[in-house]
This record gives sequence, C-alpha cells and structure tokens, in this order.
Amino acid sequence: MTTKNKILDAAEKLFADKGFNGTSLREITSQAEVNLAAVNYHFGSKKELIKAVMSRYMNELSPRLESALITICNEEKQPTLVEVFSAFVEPLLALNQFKENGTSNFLQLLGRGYTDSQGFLRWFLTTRYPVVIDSFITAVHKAYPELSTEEMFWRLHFTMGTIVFTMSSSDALMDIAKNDFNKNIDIAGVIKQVIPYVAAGVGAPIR
Amino acid sequence: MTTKNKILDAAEKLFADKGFNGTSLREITSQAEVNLAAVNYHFGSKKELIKAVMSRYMNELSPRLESALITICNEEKQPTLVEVFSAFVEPLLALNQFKENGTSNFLQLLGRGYTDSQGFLRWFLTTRYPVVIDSFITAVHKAYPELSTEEMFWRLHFTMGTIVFTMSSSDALMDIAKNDFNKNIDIAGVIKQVIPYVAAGVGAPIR
DNA sequence: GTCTATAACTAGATAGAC
DNA sequence: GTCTATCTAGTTATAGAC
Repeated sequence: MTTKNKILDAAEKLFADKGFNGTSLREITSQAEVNLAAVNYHFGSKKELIKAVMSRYMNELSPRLESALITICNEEKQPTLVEVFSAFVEPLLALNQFKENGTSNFLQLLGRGYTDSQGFLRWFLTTRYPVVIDSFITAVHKAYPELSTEEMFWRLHFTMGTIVFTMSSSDALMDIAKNDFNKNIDIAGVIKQVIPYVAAGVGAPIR
Repeated sequence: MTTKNKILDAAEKLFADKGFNGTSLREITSQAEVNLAAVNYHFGSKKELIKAVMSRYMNELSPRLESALITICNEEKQPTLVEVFSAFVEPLLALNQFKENGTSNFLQLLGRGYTDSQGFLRWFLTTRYPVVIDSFITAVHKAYPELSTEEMFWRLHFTMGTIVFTMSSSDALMDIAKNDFNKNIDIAGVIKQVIPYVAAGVGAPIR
C-alpha cells in the first residue's frame, strides 16, 4: 500500500460523498493517514489528483465497455434499446471486483464531474475517451434508426442526466428505499431499475 | 431596487452558474455593488441567503403548479402521462414573466440544490412545499395506476434527475444545438423536448 | 520519500464607527 | 442601514530539514 494509492483511495471516497469542491486536501490526507504535503508531491495539484482518481476507473472501464458496444454494433440482428443499455451493466459491475464499492463510487464521481468543477472534467473525459461515446451512438442508431441525430443528441443528454443524478444521490435513494419499502437495494439493483426507464425514454415516439 | 433585492438577484445568477459552494459572499456583494457586510445584516448567513433565493421562486411557482396538478387529479377522465408532465410547462414558463430568465435560473438552482449542499436544500424544499409533491404523485398514479408506489418512487427520482441535469447544463446544450444543428432552441423548446422522454420513461412497461 | 513549518491566500462572520 | 476594519478559521501550495 503505497502513499500514492492511500491518497487515491481516500480521495475517491471523499470526492464521491462531498464533491470535488467540498473536499479539502486536509481531509484527504488525514483520512489516508499521510502527510498533507504528499498530495502535492505525488500529484502536483488537487486538479491533477482529481484526474488521476477518474483515470484509474476509466482505464479499467473503457476497454470492457467499448468491446461490449462494438459487439452489438457488429451483430447482424437489430438490437433493442434495452439490450444496448444493458451493455453497460457488466463493465460497470466489474468495477466492484476492481475495488470495493467501485461501481457506486465511480458513478457518483461521474455525477460530481458534471456538476462540480465547471465542466473541466466533462471536457477531460470526452476528449480522452471518444471511442466509448462513438460506439454508443452507433449502437443506439442501430436500435432505433428513425431517430434523427438531433433527437438522439437530446435524448442521450437526458439519459446522461438520469444516470448521473441518480448515482450522485444513490446513497440517499437507497436509504429511502430501505426505510419506506423495507427493500435492501444495492447499486446493481438501481442500475436494473434505471435501464427500462432510459430505454423507454430514448425510444419514445417521435412527435 | 433595495439592497436586499440587489443581493438576491446577484446571488441567484451566481449560484445558478457556479453552484452554492462555488460562489463566495465577496463575489455576490461585488456583483450586486453592495457592501460585504450587507449579506449578513439582511439574511444572517449564507445558508439563509440560499433559502431566500429559492423561496422567492418557489412562492411564485408552487400555487400555479399545485392548481394545475389538482385540476388533473379532479378530472373524470384518465390523463395521459404526457398531460401530467405538461402541467409543469405553464407554471415554469410563467417564471420568465416574474423575472428575466426566471425559468432557466430556477431550474438550474434546483439542480444545484440536489448536488451541492449535502441535501439540506432538498430537505428544505420537500418539507416546505409538500402539497406540490403529493398532488404530483396522485396525478401520476391516476395516469398509470398499475405502477406500484416503489416503482413510482424510482421513476420520479429518475425524472427529477433528467430535468435537473438537463437544466443545469442547458446553456451548454443550447449552444451545441445551435452549432451542430443550426437550431435556435430556447428553454421552452428544451422543456418540450424533454416531456415525451420522461413520460415514456415513467410509463415504461413493468418488468 | 516523508516530514514540519509556514507562506500566501480566501472563506464567512462580526464589532463598532458613522 | 451602511460602511471599514478585522477576526477566526479554513484553503492550496511550497521551502527546507531529515
């Protein structure tokens, strides 16, 4: 367990819980039980630490996700939208083997990245991992060819919002589900709930 | 134009753009061209200022929204989900007469309230304006009675996410729509795009 | 590589003159 | 009600000893 990894692990959890702006380097280093100066020694700045936390997950996720989406694009038969969105499930859940609570942490971080930090993380991710996005769009087009590029643009952004918002408040939602419905739902359960929703949304009839 | 209102107007725009955490009282008071101490004199604290900004909009919105939803609940015929969600359109757009860019600002603030501020704003809004939420749930239940309370809970949160995320990034989305599709879409246009999406999502078949 | 100490700065809040 | 000046506590980042 190197200092660098101790910092990454502590930062990841704190960022997911309280956002990037809401988490100080002091909290991170005291949680990680390392010296305050270690962050700047190993990463240079807080911004670079944020990128490092996200990259660790993206490098794990993106090959699996790309391959799942490209498989769908290359199949002969037309996929359903539910099948396209289901392609995300296995790669996302694989993050739990990579790291405890990996799926949940990653999706929460993604949500933070879209609302904190005035979009710098969004820019970082879309320019650094474009193949994931392109193959996803191709897969959706194959499932619903009548959808124009413009309609698809809107609906995919709506979908991103659904996912990202749900995940950044997933702890609260799971608590409520436990209290109100006496259901112990985990992150996999939330993902399974959201797929029919976004698939129906993207597949809504064109006005 | 009182000092209090100058502060509210400046705070509203800055909070919407950069989040509650990301905006300092110094930025607000210099934007409003009032003294730094004025915020604490008039509102007591930053937290109270945030509440005041949100309340100004909620007090304008909630009577119209309640009445539109209650009308749907009292009608004899079964409404469609598109009709239920369309009940939000007129009250939301009326915020533009109340204040320039009112609709857009309010929805962006709502988005911030769900991700910044560790949920204190969510608690504030749900406890302070429960009738809106109750009548909305009743209307959705009338449109889709087969949906269990639990399924509805999830799908309404997904919907909240769709709206809130879309609106907090609506400036960026409208820019992209203009560049890529040469369409000048405004906030009313975005709302009209999102309604079929969320209606289809909430109305998705039960697994 | 890791530590202490501290620089340089920003935050929200307040006391007290006017 | 409005101002200046200031307090206290927090932030990121760095210099320099070990």
